[in-house]
Amino acid sequence: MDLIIEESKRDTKLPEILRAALELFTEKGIHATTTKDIARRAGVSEGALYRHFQSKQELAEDLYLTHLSYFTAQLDRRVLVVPTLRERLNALVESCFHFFDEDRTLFTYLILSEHNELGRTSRKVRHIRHLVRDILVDGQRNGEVREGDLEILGACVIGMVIRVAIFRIYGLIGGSLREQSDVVADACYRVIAPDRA
Amino acid sequence: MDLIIEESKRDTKLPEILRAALELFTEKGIHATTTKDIARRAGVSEGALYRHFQSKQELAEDLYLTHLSYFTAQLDRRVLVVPTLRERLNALVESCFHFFDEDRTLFTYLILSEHNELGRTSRKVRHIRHLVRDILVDGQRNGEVREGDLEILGACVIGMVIRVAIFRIYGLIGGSLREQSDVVADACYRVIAPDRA
DNA sequence: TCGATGCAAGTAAGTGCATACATACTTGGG
DNA sequence: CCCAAGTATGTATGCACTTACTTGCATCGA
Repeated sequence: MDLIIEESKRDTKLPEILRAALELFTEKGIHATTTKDIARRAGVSEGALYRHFQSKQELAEDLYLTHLSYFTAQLDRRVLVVPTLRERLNALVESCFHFFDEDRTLFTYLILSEHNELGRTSRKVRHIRHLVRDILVDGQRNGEVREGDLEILGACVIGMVIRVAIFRIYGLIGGSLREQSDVVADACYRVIAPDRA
Repeated sequence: MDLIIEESKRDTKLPEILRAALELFTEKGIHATTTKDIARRAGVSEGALYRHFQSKQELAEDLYLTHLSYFTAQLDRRVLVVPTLRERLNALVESCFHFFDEDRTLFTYLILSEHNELGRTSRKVRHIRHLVRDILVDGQRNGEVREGDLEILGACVIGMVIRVAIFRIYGLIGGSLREQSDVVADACYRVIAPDRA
């Protein structure tokens, strides 16, 4: 999972800058990261940052918005094409964990950091939460999802996925997350499926 | 739920300082909060902060450690006294949501902020996660909890509780959280209970 | 096939401001 | 009359961002 860069002919240090910023923002938070930090890790001067972004804040927002919309678009594509609830949950969890395994830092920045630091910018883009809601609405319509407040059920599903990822970050779980897809998708299913007759 | 203050005879502005700091740290994060911010909201001069704490960081850590250990002690007391898994889950979820309803800001600071900003200080204290682990270990020993990786199951339980609280903060859920205790405790039970024969 | 030129992308070295914290001084209850 | 707890006013530092200058690639007219 490479960082998304707008294509250009010239050689540029933009990829290094983006990667350095991403890592530092994820490690320490946006406010605690200085422009000097970013420049040093990217191997450029501070001024170079301002050739690509008007401010540190803009850099942080660009990183967030660009990659989040790419990520959720991919999620949508993988999840909504399969028909049954069970398959959708599998696709959802597996895609998230796949993404996590591929680029843990990026996943952490996009999903695990709750981003009070980005103000309300973060509310504008489509988020996993919206996809989960779509899945549940569909499912409830055709009886695959039990009665109950969809926001609560949605929170449960998202909560499990995210918290498992956080446990992995904390080192409370080892190995790659994709090994856990089945278990977690099953847990989601238990929560939202109707009681068996 | 009042902030915990070491008792003293003299009148002091410490409670105002603690409350102001708590609110600001929760709203904007520790780094983004300035000592001037805190002083202004508490209605004191900046110097007053340094009569009680050596640094802003110490203030943040004190706030965290003191209240978290108090909170988890209370949780332990309420949860571990009841015998069955089902009752323990009910007590766990209800206690958390009660605490949330009583002082949302404090709960957010202690539990919802993941506190990269506090460095490793945060790892030292007992946390909900440890209580949940204890519950699951007990439960698995006497067959109330199904087979499976306890860390994963624990992550699911904690994830649901925390995410529901976050949804409340975001305004995706209305009302008091305690109304949702039963639903969420039931969801936890579905995830960790053995399959019915 | 070139030299001329423009321009995106880089650098080194500031700059002004905000911040965390310090200092010297005041006040009032035990 | 001491001393904890407060104030008003510094102060050194570190920060985001600027400025003036350089460099090298791409385009293009002759």
